[in-house]
Amino acid sequence: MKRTDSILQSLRQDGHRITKARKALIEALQRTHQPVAALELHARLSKSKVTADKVTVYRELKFLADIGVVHPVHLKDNIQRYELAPESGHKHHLVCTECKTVKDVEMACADLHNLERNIGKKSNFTVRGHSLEFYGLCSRCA
Amino acid sequence: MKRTDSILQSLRQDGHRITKARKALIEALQRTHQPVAALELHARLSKSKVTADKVTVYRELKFLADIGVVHPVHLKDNIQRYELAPESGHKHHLVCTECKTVKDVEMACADLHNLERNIGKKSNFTVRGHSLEFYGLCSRCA
DNA sequence: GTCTATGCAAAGGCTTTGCAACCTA
DNA sequence: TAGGTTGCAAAGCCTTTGCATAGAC
Repeated sequence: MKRTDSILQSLRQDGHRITKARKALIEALQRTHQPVAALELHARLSKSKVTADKVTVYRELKFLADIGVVHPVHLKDNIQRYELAPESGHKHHLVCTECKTVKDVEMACADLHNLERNIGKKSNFTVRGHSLEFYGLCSRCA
Repeated sequence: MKRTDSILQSLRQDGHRITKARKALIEALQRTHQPVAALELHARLSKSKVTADKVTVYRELKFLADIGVVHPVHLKDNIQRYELAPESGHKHHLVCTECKTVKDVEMACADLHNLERNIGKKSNFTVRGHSLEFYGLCSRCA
């Protein structure tokens, strides 16, 4: 079953409704392989046949984040972005400071988990998660 | 020589003026051992004898960031914070999701530099820097 | 006196809230 | 039909800009 369909099905099971806007948003998120901001997503939908209000996009993204379908992504420009949650764990990103594109990093968190444990012990802090992004130049901008 | 003084001196050498607001801001930043948002800093100054306009705080922080005296810090709430730049390198943070306090991590970037190199090679991306924060519970909130 | 830095007002950009109308189940 | 969703308008927040004035050197 395709990712979109399984998401829609689980939404339905939880008593949520499958509206045109919701479906279009999830599909758009799936087509995108980068974290997207609400306004970006709204602009993309505007060019397609199924449109949705700006506010709907904000609300839907927040809703999808609440139920874990998308993950919030925070980059240096302080604009809230979201990306479809991966099957397990979470992603890290390579952000090109030149063209602003974002690439996923092929990297397990395993290395970081060790780090987390050590830090937790040393600092007497219960680490629950982390946020890691790399900034630099993509191959085209280098 | 104290940190504040050496900053002020280097500002003076570069032709910048030492105003009451500027001095108070730098001193407040030094007293703070956490990243601070402009409005937070403004509020703190408001309670002291030397006050400064909100806009002045915003402008001054941006200015200090441009010349490298402070470093911008990005947390999950998408509010711009700044902290006094350490003597060398940059800091990582432990953010308590409960009480929102931020603690510095005692950690060299060395481990990450290896990671950066590997990632750069694998992804054909020139890594210039990174952003890493840990989220969890501080000792008081755990 | 010169020119940077400041304060105030206003605007800008992203995001949230309120509420009536709509549409899915 | 009932209640989750949507759209529109308006407000909220953080942040930036413009411009005249104040103040450091």
